Amino acid sequence: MEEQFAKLHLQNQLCFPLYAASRLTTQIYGPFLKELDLTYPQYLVMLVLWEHQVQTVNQIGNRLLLESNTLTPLLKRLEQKKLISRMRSETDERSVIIRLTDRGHLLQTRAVEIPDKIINSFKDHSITEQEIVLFMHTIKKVISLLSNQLQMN
Amino acid sequence: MEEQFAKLHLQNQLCFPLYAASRLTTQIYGPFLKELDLTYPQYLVMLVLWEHQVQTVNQIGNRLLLESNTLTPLLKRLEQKKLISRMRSETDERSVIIRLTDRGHLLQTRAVEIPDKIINSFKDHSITEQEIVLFMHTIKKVISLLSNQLQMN
DNA sequence: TATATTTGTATCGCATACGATATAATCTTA
DNA sequence: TAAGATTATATCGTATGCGATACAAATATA
Repeated sequence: MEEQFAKLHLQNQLCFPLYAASRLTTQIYGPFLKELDLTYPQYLVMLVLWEHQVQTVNQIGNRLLLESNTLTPLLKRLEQKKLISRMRSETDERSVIIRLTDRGHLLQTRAVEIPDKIINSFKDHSITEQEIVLFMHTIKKVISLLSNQLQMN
Repeated sequence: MEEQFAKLHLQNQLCFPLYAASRLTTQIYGPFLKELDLTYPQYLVMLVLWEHQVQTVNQIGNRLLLESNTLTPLLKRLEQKKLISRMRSETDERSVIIRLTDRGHLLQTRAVEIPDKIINSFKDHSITEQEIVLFMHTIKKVISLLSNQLQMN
């Protein structure tokens, strides 16, 4: 019973699980990030800055695979919240340098509890630690594969 | 060198790879879906309808894990493109029944080529078929785990 | 059976994503 | 070194996502 359109069935799609899992994960973060008054993408930018302190818009974009059309408005919102500062580079006036403010730095001490809370959400008898490690390994390969592919265009 | 904030490093986050992989995958679909004048979420709705023909908004939402606040505007756009029809149920006036139009049906014959094209994008020496199968298996468990968890609230 | 609760859609507001395009600064190169 | 190409951001328009809320229809229950 080889159906002509079987490849179009939702269950057989590789893409939909990624889409669904990504949205669900973001929703899991929801309540924790609300306490910090951050959206999920804003949290990702803060993660980059907590790790690297000073970054151009471009550098943040390279790490998160986002372009300025997404980042610029988002960064302006973080600036309004006084978590970061935006300043034109003096050596290259095209670049905008993003820095953490004191307030932005301070937020890290509150965010530090989040990862453990999230990991608890993922803990489950049906999924082993080993399985998650392997999963992470594969998804990182998928990311580099796809981003290389999109680069070429 | 156990760093105090190591768990906040992007590389150690479980969530970011899902977010990045999902967006990259959607981008891979871009050119193929553009030929059909569909966005990626619109394509997902069409997949559901090609498989099931008649569905309420709710049923579509259950399959895609989306609510009416996302689906209603999206479905109206598909209606404008004359791919679907929307009609209040006569047996339960709260429900809206979504049906494929002839045009919507016809589009399936053009969409059928997409999955193979996408699979080609994923083909790579660094990832085995076996690995993808395992990956799909795990991500489906993650989805059911997280959606159960979110259900409880 | 009248009232309370639940259910199914829809609306609103805000924050992404992202293609397309604009603009200024920097770099290349003839 | 002047013109053309490239680079780094920004702007604009459209389409999601999603929390909060509204509203009517259906169901449950006292």
